[in-house]
Amino acid sequence: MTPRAEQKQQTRQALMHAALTLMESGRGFGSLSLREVTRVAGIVPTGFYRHFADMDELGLALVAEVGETFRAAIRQVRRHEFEMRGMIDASVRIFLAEVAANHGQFLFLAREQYGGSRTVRQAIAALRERITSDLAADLKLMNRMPQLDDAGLDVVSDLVVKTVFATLPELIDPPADNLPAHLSAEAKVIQQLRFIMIGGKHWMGLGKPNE
Amino acid sequence: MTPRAEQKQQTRQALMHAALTLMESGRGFGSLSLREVTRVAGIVPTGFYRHFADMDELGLALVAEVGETFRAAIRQVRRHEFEMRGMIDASVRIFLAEVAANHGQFLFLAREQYGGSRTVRQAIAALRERITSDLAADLKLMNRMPQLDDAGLDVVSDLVVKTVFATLPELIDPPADNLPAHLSAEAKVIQQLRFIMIGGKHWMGLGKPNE
DNA sequence: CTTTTCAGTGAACAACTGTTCACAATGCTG
DNA sequence: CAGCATTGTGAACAGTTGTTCACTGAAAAG
Repeated sequence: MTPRAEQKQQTRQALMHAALTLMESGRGFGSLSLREVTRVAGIVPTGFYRHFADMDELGLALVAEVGETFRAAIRQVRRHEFEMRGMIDASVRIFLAEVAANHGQFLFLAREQYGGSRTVRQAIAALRERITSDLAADLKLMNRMPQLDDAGLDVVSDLVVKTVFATLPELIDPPADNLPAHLSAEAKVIQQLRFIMIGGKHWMGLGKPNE
Repeated sequence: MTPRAEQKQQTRQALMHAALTLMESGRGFGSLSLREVTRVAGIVPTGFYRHFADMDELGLALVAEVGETFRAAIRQVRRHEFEMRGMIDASVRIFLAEVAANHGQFLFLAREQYGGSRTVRQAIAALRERITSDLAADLKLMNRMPQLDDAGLDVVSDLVVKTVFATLPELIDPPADNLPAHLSAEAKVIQQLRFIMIGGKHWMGLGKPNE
């Protein structure tokens, strides 16, 4: 890449990073101002328009970025999945390491999945849907829930992904205080995913199953 | 109540309602300006301070309000629970009716549970914790998951509440288009809660259960 | 070497923001 | 009825916002 374009992408990254930095202190992306972002990024307000037409467009770029990171993490999880089959434990640990390594990105994802502007929210929803259907395909391949048809697998996958996304905030924010009374967020989500998997495995069919 | 105080609470409600109205179009609470809110509420900006010191304080009032509504809905669900035992179906339907009847409040809850200012977020977290421990106590009373100790019941309850909270956005926003291909959000969450309950019932104890 | 392209600049704008203060009006209390 | 309390008003403030425009300087293209 020419030194020119390289420099450009560098300040583009600076803008994205600046937004994430500003969110670190608890703010929502929607409340960030264009000028703040450029101030933190170290350029003049007008320079912003050389990269994005809009704060919303910056938001979309951030979704794309965290989407890449997310799917890379999943790919890594899946590699281990085929070696040692079905260890939720290990999968969660690998995933959480990836989250920790990209704290800002996942903070954005957690914070904006329902709070962002309509555009950003829809982009995140699309990302989530891709992840869900990938997981459904994976579950089908592994054939660990034989009683479930494709629709059932979709529902389970949706529940798993929903759980992971909804757990992100606990994993990212320091959980208030170190109350040793409760489980760590990691141990808790592991057990919760196990509940779901067991539920899927013991599903009895379409009629009111077993209550 | 004296006509004076009654009038005051009326404009106070107008302010809260105005905030919810503004959020209806997709905005986050954190991006609302004090002046906007007073404009919609029909009072002059300075009048705001007669009711709240701060936009944050308005946010806390909204959390308190939706908290009341939420717990009232749960109480209603619980009444039916004791008549016809364990019908997830009916419970969800009752709850969803309550959500629909208080659309704005639950939109606020869904949108701000992770996106709001630190203060608002913490208030919502506290609300969620109360609901979770109530549910855990209820599950213990019903004794439908005998293999689970108290800690286990806490984890299941947390998962149920997490699922409900994470499903709120789907229930509130019109789900994009009327794709008849997928299940309705209502049917889906019913099935998901069933997975969780089945998982809880078939839990095998502490050691790696059954995988 | 000359010309063109373009990321970043700096001044300027109208609009909006949160907060202050003195003031009006009306319900409440003695 | 007189005096106090308090909800809502209107003008004013300093500060910030998004966006425009003409510009500079250096890399890219000829």
